[in-house]
Amino acid sequence: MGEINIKMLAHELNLSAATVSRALRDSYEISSETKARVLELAKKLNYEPNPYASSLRRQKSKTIAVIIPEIANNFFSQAINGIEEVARERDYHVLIYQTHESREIETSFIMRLLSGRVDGILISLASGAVDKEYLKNVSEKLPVVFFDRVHDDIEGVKITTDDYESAYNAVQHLIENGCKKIGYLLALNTLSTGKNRLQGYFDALKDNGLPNDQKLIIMSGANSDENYAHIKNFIAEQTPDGILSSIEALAMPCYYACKELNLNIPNDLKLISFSNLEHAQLLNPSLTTINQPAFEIGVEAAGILFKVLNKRWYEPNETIILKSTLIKRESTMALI
Amino acid sequence: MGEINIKMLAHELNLSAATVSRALRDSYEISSETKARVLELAKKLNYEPNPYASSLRRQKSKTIAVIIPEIANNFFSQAINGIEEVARERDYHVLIYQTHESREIETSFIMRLLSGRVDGILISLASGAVDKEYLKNVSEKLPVVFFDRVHDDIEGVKITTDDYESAYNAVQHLIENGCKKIGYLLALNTLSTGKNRLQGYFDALKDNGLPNDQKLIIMSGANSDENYAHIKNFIAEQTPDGILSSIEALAMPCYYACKELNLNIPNDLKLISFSNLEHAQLLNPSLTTINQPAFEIGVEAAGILFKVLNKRWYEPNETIILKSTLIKRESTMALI
DNA sequence: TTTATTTACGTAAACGTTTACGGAATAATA
DNA sequence: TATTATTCCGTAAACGTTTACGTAAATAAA
Repeated sequence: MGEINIKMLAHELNLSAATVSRALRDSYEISSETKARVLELAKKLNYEPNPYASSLRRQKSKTIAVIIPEIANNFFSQAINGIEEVARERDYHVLIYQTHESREIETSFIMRLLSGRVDGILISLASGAVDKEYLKNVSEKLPVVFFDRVHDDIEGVKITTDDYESAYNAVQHLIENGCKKIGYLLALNTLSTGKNRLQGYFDALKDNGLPNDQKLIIMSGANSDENYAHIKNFIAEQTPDGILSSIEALAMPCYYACKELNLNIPNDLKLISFSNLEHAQLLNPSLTTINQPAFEIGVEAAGILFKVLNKRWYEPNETIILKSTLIKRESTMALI
Repeated sequence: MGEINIKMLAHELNLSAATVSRALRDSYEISSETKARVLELAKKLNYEPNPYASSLRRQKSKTIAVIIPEIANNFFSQAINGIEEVARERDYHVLIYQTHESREIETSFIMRLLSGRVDGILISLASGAVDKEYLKNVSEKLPVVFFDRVHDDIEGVKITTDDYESAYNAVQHLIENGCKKIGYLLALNTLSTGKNRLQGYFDALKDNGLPNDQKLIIMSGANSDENYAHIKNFIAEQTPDGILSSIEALAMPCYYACKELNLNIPNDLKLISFSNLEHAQLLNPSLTTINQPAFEIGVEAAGILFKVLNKRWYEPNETIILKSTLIKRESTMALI
């Protein structure tokens, strides 16, 4: 309850509320002396306009929503960093929602946001079956920009990274350093993001004349304990000499599993992962990563959302692709 | 612009808007048949009440703000995770603001939030000089809960960790493992959080009969390059045999500096840091950490804010202290 | 039966802005 | 001088809810 409002300012200045409102918005209809008087008093009294009254009347909220699977995640927290900075420049407010990879929660958030609470949505999809029709409806009612976790079948503006090329190059790198039996830790497989990464893996194998063995593909499980068990089991039984992990959360268990199994990275097993771990350099051994430009993705996604909001964007179905960086470190080093 | 509103529902059902509103809010004044009719149509049409109209009329927003220095930070992203979960249970919305350690930005955010945009604020203060009077004014207008980065001179509910004991025990641990010249990487020194950590360091030195040398205390600088230079310089010139870092961001440069200086952790220098790095275990060497219960701090802080909002909290000046955990790893191992 | 109470709903005002419309005073033009 | 345009401001309605107040009908109490 902001104590002081436009009516009080108006009364104090012997003006109408309309004039005060216009003065505050720097309308051409108001004389500069009046504007000055209004501004002065507003500042003196620390007047802040009631955002809800304003939003109700103007039918816009100066607020955007960010819907992501998890916030405690290097990639997403960096992306939000970028989003928040852009929003702040524009005097917009940022609402955060976590889906914890649940499609149900995701849908419920979106439903509630259709009430006009936000002017637009930035979303990185939860993995799991996507309801295309549903999301199509949403895009018709509210500007939506998808980032990183996208789905080709859903129309909309998308910001992604070069997932296919990144995975392809990663596998190529493993092969060049001597790997012949390369496992893939699979995640996001319902999304284009995950499919592209997997396809890059497949194609790199094929182009190098390596067989494509289903047993080398390990699905991400329900929780981290299960993941660890699967991965350890996989390494022990299949004895891969290289692993590409499609997400950071599946790469870490490899370290623990190898320690447990008395295997040396990179001598027995080379490891590379999509990861935005800031200090991958300091791991033992340091981890070769495919580093996504998370902050830039956030900046780009938010920037485009604002262009859409200002009707300065006319490509409702464009996908913008930023490049990830392969950072070679000890975990994929060739034997000397 | 939510297409469909209460008036439409009312018209469709031959009811007044008031009745529809009351039915949706499950008022006792409405018959169960009418409620059922209203609910059915609302569901069928995917009706979502306009939050701004509602907030304007009821003078509450169902929204809270979280103001933090940085979101791309292990501690803060985990804390927000906790906050968001609690907010979701209560059907509240969470606005995020980053101060980047700027007191100016922090103040400007708070100012704008006094407009009634949020029902309460969760804040972890930026380091730098605190304007006590200013924040006192804020607390009078809006419920505020401080977490982790707090200041004793500011009245309010606070959630912190046992910073003093944690630092004390960390130094004790270093001493027990043979350190005699322990450096301290200082940050947050304008806040109680930082002061308590520093005091714990001092007292542990004193209680063990070690001298308190100003040269062993390194101030956090303007940016990470500067920090790295200072720290490397410090290690090279002062040759400490142990370091306690008050924040994670200052511990990582130690790794790089030691590599550069050809020093071995822990043999030449033992390192321990306040840190919420998830995989400190995997560093080379693994890092002994003081792990703060970040998620729980978020949960606790949000929980108390909601108690305040529901007037179920009557201790406007209470400080709740959660315990951090000292996790001993290789970086502080004694010589064998 | 009469009066009091309860039930179930409608009317209208209010929340604090913004803005379409109008109009008086002044300045510009014919 | 008469007319038109411009400048500057006020009135009132609107945004979509919620709620104080009122009331007719149904029920209970006397």
